[in-house]
Amino acid sequence: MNKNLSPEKEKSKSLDGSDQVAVRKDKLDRMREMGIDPFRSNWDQTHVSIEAVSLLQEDEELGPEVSVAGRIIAFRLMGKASFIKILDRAGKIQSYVRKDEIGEDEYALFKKLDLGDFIGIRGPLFRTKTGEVTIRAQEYRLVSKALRPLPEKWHGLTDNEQIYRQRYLDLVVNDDSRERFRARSKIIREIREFFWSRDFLEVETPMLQSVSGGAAARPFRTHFNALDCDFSMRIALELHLKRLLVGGFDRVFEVGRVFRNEGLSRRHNPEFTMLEAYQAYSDYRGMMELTQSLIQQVAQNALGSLTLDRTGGEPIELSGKWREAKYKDLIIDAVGRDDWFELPKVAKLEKAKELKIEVDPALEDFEVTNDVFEKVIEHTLIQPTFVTHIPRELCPLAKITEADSSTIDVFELCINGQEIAPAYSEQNDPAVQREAFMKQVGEETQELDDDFLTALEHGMPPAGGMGMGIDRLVIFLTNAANIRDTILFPTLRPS
RNA sequence: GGGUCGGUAGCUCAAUCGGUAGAGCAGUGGCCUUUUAAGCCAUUGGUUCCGGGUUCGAGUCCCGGCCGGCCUACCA
Repeated sequence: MNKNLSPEKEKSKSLDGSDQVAVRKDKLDRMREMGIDPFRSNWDQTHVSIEAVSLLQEDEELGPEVSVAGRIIAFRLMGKASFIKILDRAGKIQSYVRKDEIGEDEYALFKKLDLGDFIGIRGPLFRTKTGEVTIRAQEYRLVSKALRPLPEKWHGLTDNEQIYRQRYLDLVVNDDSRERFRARSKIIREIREFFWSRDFLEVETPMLQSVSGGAAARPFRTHFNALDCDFSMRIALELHLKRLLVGGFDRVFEVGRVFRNEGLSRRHNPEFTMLEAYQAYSDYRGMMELTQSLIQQVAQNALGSLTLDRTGGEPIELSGKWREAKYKDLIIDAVGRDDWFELPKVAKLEKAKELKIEVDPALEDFEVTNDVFEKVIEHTLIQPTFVTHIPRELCPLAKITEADSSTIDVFELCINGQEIAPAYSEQNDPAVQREAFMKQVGEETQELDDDFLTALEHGMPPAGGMGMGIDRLVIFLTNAANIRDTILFPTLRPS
């Protein structure tokens, strides 16, 4: 609002209806003059919307009295009677409000309500002539005033920026968004149920770490004043969960936020939710069974289906036994050469150019191959696929395959053309682990976590471990277009 | 970071070659006691993202900036 306007001018402006906020504030002022302050009101509910609607059987015309509360999202005023629709946490319910039933004065006030206001309503249920279960209001009360208008009712809110910055508006007016976040919550709940049912212990490990390891990503750095030392936000859960294996908690999992100081994209948010689980006396084969069962159970219980619609493509089929494919076979198939792994780097770069993918010539040999995997193969793996026998250089935390020392006992589960969950037979030989770490510290952003190596020296049971990007899981389970549609408050540049 | 497209009323969108910035919803006033995007009549509302420039004249063209979408890069 323009602060330079004189009070008189502001008042006259408020009366013309052009400034909706001023009109609503004026309504609030008038109510207060009459001794009503909606911000000090409350309301006892007996039901939520959907519950109330379900009380009336198909063939019934009249039902019991209910009391509900919520936000007005539709207002159809017809002289001496009105229909309104209110939204609560469960859904929507309609109410029919008549002047001759609530009284003349109350009805006059009722007509001054605005879309977005919170009200409580009490009255018996009935069925309208079009069949909609509706509350016949005996009493209503404004319990909180909305001073700003809601976005338009029909198109909802479509402006991405506003959807992300003012998520509350998106949730009020966009049904699909509300449903997607409900689904996300249910998915995470089902993940927990799954692990609890298998006797895993849910734990919490530090987000603030002096050394952030377990992945090769740049961390966010911060400073802890009391100790006058630098800390990093965690980039993975792995190294602390393994310390717990050392400590004897031999089935643990954590669902938590990790932070990576990297770029933003349709599939990357700097803070995202990771699941990691470690099971002693298991290995990557055990993790394969666990991961498949987990996703199938979560999909079945949270969504009620194992077949997932996908915009612009074939549906994803989660039932049955999932495909397994060796990394090397996928590469050889993609490049069309059996001798790919024997080729010198120059020849590999040449072939990459033929495949029309950009590869930095400074990369190591195995990185060139991995570029082929990520740029040519990964996006084609729509149906669940466990990619196995991955080159050892790509992961320093896994055990080397016994029969082939060039690969590790690992799988990468790909679904919907993205990597969803890697899992390993975890490396528990402290000497081999230290060597692998040292090699990475030399060339990557990996930091050496000495305390973790000390823990390993105390002995870690053999174990299988699995990590899963929950946001990416939610993307394909809910058929979302963008990781930001699965995170309530995604990271944006400050406005 | 690079490329590209966009930012117009509270919301969703128009605006021809550079020529008075409009509509629907919402709001305001009125009619209407079973509506379903309720309907009918009347009506208010604009720093066209910001700052420069070209021009008689800029929402429109040019330059710079801000914010965002998509692609791309970085990213186990």
